[in-house]
Parts: sequence; structure tokens; C-alpha cells
Amino acid sequence: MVTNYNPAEIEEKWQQKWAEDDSFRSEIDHDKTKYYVLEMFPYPSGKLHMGHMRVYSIGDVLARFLRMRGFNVIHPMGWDAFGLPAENAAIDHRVNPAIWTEQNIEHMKKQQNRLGVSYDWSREVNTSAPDYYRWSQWLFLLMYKRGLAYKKQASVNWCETCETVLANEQVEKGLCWRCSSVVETRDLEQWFLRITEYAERLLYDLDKLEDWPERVKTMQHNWIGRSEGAEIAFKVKEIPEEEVRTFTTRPDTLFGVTSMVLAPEHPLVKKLVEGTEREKDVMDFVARVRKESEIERTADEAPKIGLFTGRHVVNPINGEEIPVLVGNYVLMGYGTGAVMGVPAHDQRDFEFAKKHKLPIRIVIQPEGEELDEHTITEAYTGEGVMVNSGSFNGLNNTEGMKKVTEYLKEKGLGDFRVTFRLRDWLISRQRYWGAPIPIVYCDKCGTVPVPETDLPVKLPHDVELSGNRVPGLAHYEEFVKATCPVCGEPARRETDTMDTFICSSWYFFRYASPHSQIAPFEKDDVDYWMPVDQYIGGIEHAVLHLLYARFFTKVLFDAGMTRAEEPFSRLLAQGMVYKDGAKMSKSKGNVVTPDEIVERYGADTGRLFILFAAPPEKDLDWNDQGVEGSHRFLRRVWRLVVECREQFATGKGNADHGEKEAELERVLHATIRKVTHDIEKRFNFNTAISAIMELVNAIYNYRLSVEEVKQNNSLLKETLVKTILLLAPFAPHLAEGAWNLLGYKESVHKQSWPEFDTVKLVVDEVEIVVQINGKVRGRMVVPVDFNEDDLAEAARENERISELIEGREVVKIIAVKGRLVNIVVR
RNA sequence: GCCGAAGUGGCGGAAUUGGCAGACGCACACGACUCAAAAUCGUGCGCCCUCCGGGCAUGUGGGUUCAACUCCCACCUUCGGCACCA
Repeated sequence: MVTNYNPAEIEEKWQQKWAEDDSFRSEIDHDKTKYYVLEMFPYPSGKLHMGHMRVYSIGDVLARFLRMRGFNVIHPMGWDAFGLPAENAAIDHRVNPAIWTEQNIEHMKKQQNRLGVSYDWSREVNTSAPDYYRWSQWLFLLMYKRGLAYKKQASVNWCETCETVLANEQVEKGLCWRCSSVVETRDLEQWFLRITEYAERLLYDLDKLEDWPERVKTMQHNWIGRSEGAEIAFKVKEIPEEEVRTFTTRPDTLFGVTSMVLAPEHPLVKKLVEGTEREKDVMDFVARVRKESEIERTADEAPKIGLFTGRHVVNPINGEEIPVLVGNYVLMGYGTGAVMGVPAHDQRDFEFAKKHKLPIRIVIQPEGEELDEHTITEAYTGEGVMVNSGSFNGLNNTEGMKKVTEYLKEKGLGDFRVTFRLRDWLISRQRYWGAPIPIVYCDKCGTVPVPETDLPVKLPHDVELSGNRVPGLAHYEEFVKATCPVCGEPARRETDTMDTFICSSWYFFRYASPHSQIAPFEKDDVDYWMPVDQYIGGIEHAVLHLLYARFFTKVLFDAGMTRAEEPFSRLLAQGMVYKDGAKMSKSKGNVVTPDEIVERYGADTGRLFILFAAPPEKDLDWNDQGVEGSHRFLRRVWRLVVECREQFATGKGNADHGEKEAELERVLHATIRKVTHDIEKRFNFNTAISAIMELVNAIYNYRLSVEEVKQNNSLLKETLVKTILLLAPFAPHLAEGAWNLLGYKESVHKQSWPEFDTVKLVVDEVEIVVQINGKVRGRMVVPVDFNEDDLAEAARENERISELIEGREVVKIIAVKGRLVNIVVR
């Protein structure tokens, strides 16, 4: 006889069966509603950690649940396989990155399968496979053709440890996102994607993403950083053909400008001081500032230093001469790299002016106050009336912003302008293990894109592994040598590879069309499957991957390749997994691996615990004893199935349907309702599981409180069967095993999700709480259809209550049907 | 500084629409079974008191309401993001 719950045995058995039956393959079916469930694909580092287990568990519950609900579910998995760790491993182990990656994928895939996750492996993608990166390159060319990929000389982020440049999004507080080294600045010619062209849409379409967490949207909102203002041209007094353009959000303060400060990188700086006595001082200062890392330059305690250039600009609104300085706090990458200083109305300008003894002039007066430029101790940034502003005097400053800009526009000296904090996406990487940028340089024809028919531009296969790093592509002569596609003359290949975030910006499209040989993906496929209905992943990608993927999707939309304007309809940002209040890490010695858990308790226990311990979006504290509890529950379920099966076989029992049966039935239907709602509407798997636990407890209670020969076996069986169905998404192996044990041949995962019957939820009597002045003073059981008046009367008649209100004046009685009665007395 | 999220027993968490605070689970205690242990089952379990019964409790202080974890105001703390952004 089958007895104990043996996860090792049943999990392997059913995993094999599912694989043999190809159970989770999905095909286009226009008669069914599709549902795209996607977890962020992993970097194949070699082993799964608890964060992976969590994200896959969440995704798998949804996928399995939605299949049972009748959706045509697509649930794919793949590998974000390019990236630096493969190169480091290559050197450490003297093994080709491709082979290392391949081995890791193989291993991790086994681990995923051991978790029982229901993936359609026929759609698996590997971004490092030529068959995939060919299309990453194709998409680069698409960007190039659409004017969205370009090369420029720029001052860029450089990580010395990774020996490559980084995009702005990949620098966190001045440190490299991957290795936390200090990021330096270098001047290099690099490839960029014009994401700023999409800034406005990336920002406004956030509003369409109703089912995204607010915090992620806020982060993107801040990152894009839109501000409205004016761009204003100031002529250089000493060199009339030159002008300084400045961006300001406060054109209403233009009459208060007393300095013009340029970024050290500003192209005009050199010209302004060239051949003057100040040239050396200024250029030394510029050189010194530019050597500083972003950390040093933006540190809180970094003093604001400015150096006079000896030159002046002319304020276009009143012809005043204003000194031009170079300042270490002005950033070339924002606005125009030049700031007009209005000390009276900008705190930073105020401090700067105090330090450099620049004049302060008040041009906005707050209502009912009289600010004095000699006595103010801080800038006034609020609203007010314009003063000292010529013909604009007396205007409200908000009005003034518009009026001043309009005036300048008429004169051709300025215009309205919107500026973004977001900068173009630097995608060149000076590394081997990435998709080569498909560009050829020809002496005659210049920069030439590789024709689509010549793709992929393959990575050199025989990697040089003798040194202390994998050499970049420039090292491989055979790779560099090329023929110009235009003129046929010898040419050189671009030797940088693309940022791996390019590869992960479109993989969800490829899943829909994984084997296409004619395009990155085919329209029929993506028109059916896209967008992703539910995306699940870590919050750390709030501005990186999630912003890039949105950008790519919009470009693909504009190119007519998809109808999806946004890639991910719903986003679930899952919390992190902690243990003992700290992130799991080797150094803290608090790591628990999915392997250990599967080994010890089985995958079902691990999945159940991870979903039960906290709602998915919250951080989760791993608790070994909690895992025991989940395991105990599954054993309890298994034992129940085994015992009931034996009981059913005896043929004993009867068909009575008394109070206890009605109660069991009611609990069953209430549970179906709750579990369905919790998964579908709230993503609260923890409460769904607790409801199933209560149902199991109710079955045990029924069996305990009714003699075996008197138990209603048909009801018991129905309840048990439905319990197994409810549990199937959470503990798929146990459910399949139990289902089989109960005599069913077809997979539990092919069954329909149970429906609840509202009729079965109806009760005859309910317990009503009776409060006096808001405090619970008694309870009474009344017929369920008692209305407010009946309730009030019943409460008054209640023995205990009537004693308590005896001799007191009843001011008011509030009765809520089915819930409570509150008697207000004096 | 700005923006966002959150604060509930010893612990993880629940309370879905303003209506019994603490579901479910963990830990703990006691009991049953056992020679014993494990497993399993049962009972109890916010804090306090004079323990029939009552008082106090959802970060703090106010407010609205018959009724507040839930709504409003102010504040405190924690976490996350952005930050010399002109």
C-alpha cells in the first residue's frame, strides 16, 4: 500500500511524465484567449539561488492556474547569456566562455526542471547563440537606419575593473553596477542609441501602465526627469560671433542674472580664454576637475568652485554685461552645460555668489513681504511679483515665465524648451563576450552597416585564454579584417560588442517566434502573443532592463513590427529573499540553496513555503522552521488522500447530508471562491494557501467528528478532489500524485479549475456581535435574513445586553445586516 | 532636500467595501500515544488586572465617526529611488 509522502519519488516521476507528454507546449489558438506569463530570464551564472526559486514559483503558480482557467498560456524560459562573468570564468578555468556558458545553462536548466516549473522548452532562447545575436545585430541595424544608432565622441563612464564603458543607468552612486568600482570619465568615440528621442513617450506612457507598481513608475519618472523652461542665448561681449546658450526653468528671473557659469567640458571654454592671461589658470582648473571621478565631483562636501574667464556675456533682456565663469558643479550632460546664475532666487547660485562676491539682485517679491538683497540669508524660490524687471514689472512670476520667453522668441534670442535628465544609451562595450556591433569602417566609404544578409557577424571562436583577461575583438586579426560592403575594398570591423541589455530588450518577442529564420520575430506570432500579460522580476531592474525594453518595444512599434506599444501589461516586482534579517550571502554564511531544499523536502515544499511566507512583492525572511511547517502540511494532505482512498474502497459510509456536511460543503465553496480571487485579483498566494490549509483542517475535523461509517463519502471525495485541484498550481507534483492515487488517468494540470456555487455558501444563521458604545458586549445567533430592525430588537431582547442597558438612555441603535449591532447609550 | 513604500503578538503574516484586530503558519507550554524518543493527534497561547468579569492594545499625538489597522491632519522611525538637474 502507498503510505508515506515521498517527494523525491513522486517529483521525479511526474517531471519525467510531463516532459514525455510535452505537457506545457503552447501553440497559437485563436479560439482561446492567450495569456503570456514571463519571469525575467536569468544570467547563467551556474547555479540557482533563492531569488530565482521565488520568481519561478510565482510565475509557475500563475501559469498553471491560468491554464486550468482555460487560457492559452505561454510560459517560456531562456538565458541572458552574454556578459562579463563568463570572461572572468574563462580566465579562471581556462575555458572558452561559450563552453562555460553552455555548461551552466545545462546545469541550471536541470535545477529549474527539478523545481517542477512548467516551461515550454521548445521556445528556449540563448542570447549568446549566433541564431539569436544575429537578430540583436539586425535590430541594431534597424536602429541605425531609423537614425537611432549613432557614434559620437563623448565623455563617458569607464570602469577600470571591468575595462569597459558603462551606460548612465549602469552607474549607481558613482560606482559600477556590477563590480562597485569607482567609475571614471574618459573621452571616447562610442556608439549610442537615441533613447532620448523617446523620452516624452517613455514618460507619458507610464500612465498607461496601471498594473505596474507605483514605485517602479516613480523611479522611471525620476530617471527620465523632464523639466520645462526656456533656452536663452547670451552673446559673448568680447567675441560677438560666439554665444552661450543656457537652459533655465526660471526665465522669469532673467533680470536677476549676475553670472554665467560653464561646465568644464563646455566647448566654448577653450575659445574664451585662448591667448589670454587667464588661459593657464582656467585650463589647469578644467583639467583638474575633469580628472575627478563622479563621486568626488558630486560629493556633498565638494565645494562649489568657479573661476572667472575674463570674458562677459550680454543679457539679452536688458543688455547687461555678465561675467562668465567655469564651475565644477555645472554638468555638461544636462541642459546646455551652461547655467545662468540668479543668486536671489536659486539656493545654489546664492551660495556660489556669496563665495565669489557676485552681486545679488532681487527680481521676484513675495506677496506681503519686502526682501532686501543685503539682508537675505537664503534664496527665495517661491512665487511672487516681478520687480527690477523693466517692462515686466508687476507681473505675476508664473505669467512672467511665459511672457519673458515669448519676448525672447520674438527677438530670436530664446525659446521654450523641455529638457530631460535621461541621456542617450551608451551601448559599446570593449569586451569579447557580447554581440559584435555590425559595422565596418572603410577608408573610402566611411562607416558602413553590415548588410542584413551577412549577419550574424560572428564572434571569433578560438578565444585567447593565456592572459589575465579575455582580449577584446581588436585582438583577432581575422575578425577585424573585412571587405567594405559598398566598394569591396579592404576595411576594418567595429571591434566593440553591444551592451548585454540590448539582448534582453527584445527576448520576449523572440519567445513568440523562436525559430524564425527570416526575422527576429514574425508579426503573426507577436500579434497573437504580445504583450506580456504578466511580467515578474526583481526591483533592481526598475530603470535598467525595464526602461530599455520599453524603449525597444516603442521602436519596434514605430517600425510596424508589433502592435504592442508597451511590452509588459502587468508587472510584479518581487521582493528579495533574506535570512536572519540579511541578504543571503556566502560571507554571512546564511545561504540556503534551492538544491538543499529540494533534496531535503522536495520542490513542492520549497515552492509552498516561499509563496506562503510573504506576499510576492514583499521581502521574504527565510525561516527553516517555517519550511518544516509547509512540509508538515503537505504530508498531512498526502496522508488524508491515502486514508480517504482506503476508506472509499471499503464501501462504507452513507449519504447523509446533515449540518456537518453542509458546513464542510460551505467551507469548500468559500475556499474555492477565496483561492480563485486571491490568485487572480490580488496575487496574494500566501492567503490563498492559508485558505487551503483551513479547508484541509475542515476535512480533518469532519472526519474526526463523524464516525467513519456515517461519513458522507461522496461529499468527502468531492471535497478532497477539489482540494487537490486548488493545490495543483502550488504543489504540482503532490497534486499530480494524489490525483493519480484517487484513480484519475489524465493529468491534474489538464483539469478545469473548480467553480464555486453561491447556493452552497448560504447559511441559515449567523453570529452577530452586539456592541454597546462600540465595545463588544455580547453575541447572538440569528436567522441570516434578519434585517436591521430585527437585529436591533433581538439585541435589546438579549438577556445580557438588556441587563447592561437597563436604566440607561438608548440614543441610537446602528445595525448592520449580517455583521453587528451597536447600541449607543448615555 | 524631493519622490515612493512600509510600520500590527515572541516571529512570518491576516483583516478584500469604515463593522468582532491577530486568520493561517512558526515558536512555545501542557496533555494523549510510547519503555523512551521522533512522528502524529488534542488543548492553550497579544499585554495587564482583583481573571465570574474587566481594562489596554495595530509607530506617536490629534481629528472625523455610532464604529478607525483602514479616512483626515501633524510628527517619528525604517527601507528604496533620485539628488550640485540649472
